[in-house]
Amino acid sequence: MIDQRFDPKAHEQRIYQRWEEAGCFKPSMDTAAEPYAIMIPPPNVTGSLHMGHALNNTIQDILCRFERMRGKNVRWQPGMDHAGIATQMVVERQLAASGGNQDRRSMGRDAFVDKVWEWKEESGGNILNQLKRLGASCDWDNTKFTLDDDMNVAVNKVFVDLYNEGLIYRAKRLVNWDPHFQTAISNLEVENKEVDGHMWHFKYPLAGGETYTYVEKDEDGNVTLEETRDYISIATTRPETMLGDGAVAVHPSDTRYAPIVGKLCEIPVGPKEHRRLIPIITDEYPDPDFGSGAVKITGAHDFNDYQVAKRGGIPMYALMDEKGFMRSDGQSYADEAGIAQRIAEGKEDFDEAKIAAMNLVPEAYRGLDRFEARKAVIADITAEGNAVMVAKPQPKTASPASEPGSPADGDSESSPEPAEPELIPLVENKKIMQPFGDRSGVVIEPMLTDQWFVDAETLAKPAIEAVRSGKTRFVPENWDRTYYNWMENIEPWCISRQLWWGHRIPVWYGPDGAVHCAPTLEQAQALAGEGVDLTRDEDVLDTWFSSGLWPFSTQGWPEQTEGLNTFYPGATLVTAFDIIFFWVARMMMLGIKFMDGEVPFKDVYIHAIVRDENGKKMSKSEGNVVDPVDLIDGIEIDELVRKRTTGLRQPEKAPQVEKATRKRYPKGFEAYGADALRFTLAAMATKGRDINLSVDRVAGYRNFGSKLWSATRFAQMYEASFGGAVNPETLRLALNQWIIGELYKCCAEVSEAIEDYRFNDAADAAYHFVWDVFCDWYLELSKPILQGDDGAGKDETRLVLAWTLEQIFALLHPFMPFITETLWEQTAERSDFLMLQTWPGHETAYANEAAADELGWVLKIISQIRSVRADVNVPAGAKVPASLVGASAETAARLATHGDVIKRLARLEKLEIAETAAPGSVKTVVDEATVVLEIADLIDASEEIARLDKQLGKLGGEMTGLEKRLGNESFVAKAPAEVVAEQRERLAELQGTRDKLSAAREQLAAL
RNA sequence: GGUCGAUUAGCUCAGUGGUAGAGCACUGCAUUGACAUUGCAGGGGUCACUAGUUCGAACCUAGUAUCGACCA
Repeated sequence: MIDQRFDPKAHEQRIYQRWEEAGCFKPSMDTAAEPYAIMIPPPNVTGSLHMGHALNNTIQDILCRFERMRGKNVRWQPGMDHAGIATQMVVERQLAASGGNQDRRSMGRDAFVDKVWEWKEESGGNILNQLKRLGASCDWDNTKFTLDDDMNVAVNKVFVDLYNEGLIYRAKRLVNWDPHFQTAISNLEVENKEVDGHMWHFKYPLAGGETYTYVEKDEDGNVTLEETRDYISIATTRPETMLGDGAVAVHPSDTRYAPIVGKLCEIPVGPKEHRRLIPIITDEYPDPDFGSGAVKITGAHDFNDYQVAKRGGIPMYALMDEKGFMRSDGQSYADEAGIAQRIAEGKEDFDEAKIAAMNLVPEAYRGLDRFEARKAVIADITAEGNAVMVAKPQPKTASPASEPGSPADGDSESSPEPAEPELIPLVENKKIMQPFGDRSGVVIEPMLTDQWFVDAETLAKPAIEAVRSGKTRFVPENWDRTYYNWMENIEPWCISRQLWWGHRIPVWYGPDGAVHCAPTLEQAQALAGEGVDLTRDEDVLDTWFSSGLWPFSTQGWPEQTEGLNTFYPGATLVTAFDIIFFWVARMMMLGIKFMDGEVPFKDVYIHAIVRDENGKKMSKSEGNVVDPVDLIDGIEIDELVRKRTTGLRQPEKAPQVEKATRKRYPKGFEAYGADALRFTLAAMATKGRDINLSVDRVAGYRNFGSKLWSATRFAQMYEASFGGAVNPETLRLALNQWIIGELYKCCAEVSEAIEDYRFNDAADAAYHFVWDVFCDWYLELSKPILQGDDGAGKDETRLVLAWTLEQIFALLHPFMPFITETLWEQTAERSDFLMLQTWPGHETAYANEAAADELGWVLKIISQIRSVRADVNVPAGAKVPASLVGASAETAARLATHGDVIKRLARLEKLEIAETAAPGSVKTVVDEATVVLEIADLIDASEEIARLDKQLGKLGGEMTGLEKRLGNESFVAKAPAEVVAEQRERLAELQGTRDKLSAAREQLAAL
């Protein structure tokens, strides 16, 4: 006999180890079997398991276990991603924390990279063990790491091939620069956030003191302002970049500035004697309704300006170094400004390299942090009187510029007092979108640098076509819109990173700067010629470059291995929508390119994002994280509080987080086990966008496991025959025929739902069958047989009971692998594993309609009697005499078979066929017959009349609807015949019931 | 501004044109017989709003309102 209850801790890790040792996770490599491959989204080597991983991997494991049981040759490819920036950051922090004065640069590249590998071997990859705790049936023997040597072979080949085709190139482009990590990052690694910013308004004086008439008009063309100006007004959120301005642009249709287009104006900052003059140009980019309508153009520090500068041939002066400090290299400002001036006046030629070398930062600002430089520039311009001034608001009204605590505040109050006391500089407080590095959290600086790019536009074309033609399908399909949207507007992909941890770019430079791209130094040397001094490119590749090769690099490519031929293309990619761009798109592009046009996977299943039960994103910095492992193993409240209050973004919120946590989970989490967690995630995996995970749901599904466990105990108690075989065709008892029919129905539902990625429907169908059908009905109905003295019936039931349970174990196995394998193991001597059994209903099916009808009637009559008893308050324990009036021969026969169990479950003293109903009884109609409870003394006639009236009212309402519909000629004429027939039948049935109930009411009323 | 999505029971959400559903929560009853991590019974909805298409609309179409995500 199994234990009284299932203890996950006693079995989960033990069972997992047994599977692993027996090689259950390896592909069968059976050549007759259909291959089935899932590529795990390789988790970050620095990562640890969160709910998103738990959902993602539960779904993959359900699919893999399901298909494995259906006989497919399954490889679930596991591995990890080397996560360039994140990993380098972890190790750099460790170095800093270790107290030594060593940092990355003082160690040198090789030593540092060794250190990272050391860290990886010791502390990396914790997440893979956590996946095992979840039950993941990955093919661990083939575990890959994106930075392994064999992955590097694939990476180099792809790089070299793309380079030789011209699809990878080096160029000076404006890229997102992370000043903290001092590397370029892709635009996907940039998080744009709305922050409180400021907009300063400055006057750019016209060259030579020139003036013009500035006219503003309203919508109707009436002049609202007309004045003579000797300047053009510019609004900017980044005054420090003024030093690098190459022009001022206005919209071609903007009549306000038409008189001065083509003239020069002065950048009002820097030493007075070397002020730079820049042209006023037209471009479509400036929005005349925004700010003053005039935009300063700083091509090297803004993406929009970059486009304008490219169009207009405007020089792009870089102002900052790789740390985000104002440059201090180059010649004196006076010299540089002189050159810039001649360029602006068209007197001197320039090229990219010449511009790049120029440092237009005045000495006073050189070496300043960019935010310090901003303050200095504002102060200097304002002091000189070139800030646009406005009247100071009334006292008590907060000045728009004096809001305390604003970041990078213009600090107008400390500016020198303007000449007229009622005027202050115009500084608008406004929300601005600011880019932040998703890892570093610092403000990203657009920087003009030399980087390597992939021509993504060319690679995207066949990748778009593959989805359009249906070779790859998104599930739910509306995600293809997101994919198209991104792919059709794709930008060149910047793949170089100024990091040390990653695949080093396979490019060597000759002394003359000649580029030699080859997989190895030897081959590069061969290209360059013997004796030529070669220097390798310092940079490494974006991590996603190597993960983009994952579906084939993990299978041995570029070798033509058995794995590659068997498991490419994969079946399904399971992921959340947030990496459609990062990863899915790149695998599509590179897979199609390098695998002869074959897509890497047929389906892309996009699952929801797991949030907390209030719909908030789970976040360590918010203190609302539910750690999957804590749900599996349980956690004491004090420890839970400690975890949640560590690493908060606002540490002062710790007491609040603690209070909320203690209130919500006074005892922490119980050890619900992996099965409960998995089942919960599956049951909630609808095709929506979000899952709001509630710990109560996990408890609910843990109870489901307990229910199954206890049902198995019941079976053992009655000596059910585990390990037997059942031929449904030879069964005698309708009860057993019925439950097997129901089982197969459920199997079909579960299979179809999984095939269709409706994991919630699959889980619901299994849950409903096991609890509501098998436990609540079959077990109860089987009791009289198991306790009775019909030997053959008992044997048959013992066999069917055990066999059905075994099928249930199998059916639930993909969802709850541990408890089901444990039950399988402990109910009989077994030589094999449940996880390798054949999926129920896969090879055979069975249905018996007569048995289904018969048991349907039994369930109905018991339910109705119970319901009536409760309605009229018959004490739950009271045994009541009853009779059945108007029963057909079939009903009478059914009563003869099932009378005992009906009496038992409906708590009846007797149930006999009768001609007429006893007076003053309580009645309920079951099909053609009326059940009569002979309890006149227990009830009040008027209350019973009221109960019948209520039922009659309900029936009447429904009948009126049906009659109205059937009376509608166009309904009868146009609706499908079967719908019409169905409604007619339903009406006839209701009429029969109503007639019997009214008769019962008449009889009572007559008393 | 663009794109996508949501609005159904107290809560969280299923439901692709034909009798409005689940889980949780709630109410009443039941405790030595597999299971209280339980059983039995029950209450609870103008399917956001408006107009249309249709014999018939939670579902299709158009619009309105509110909320959200992503992108610019």
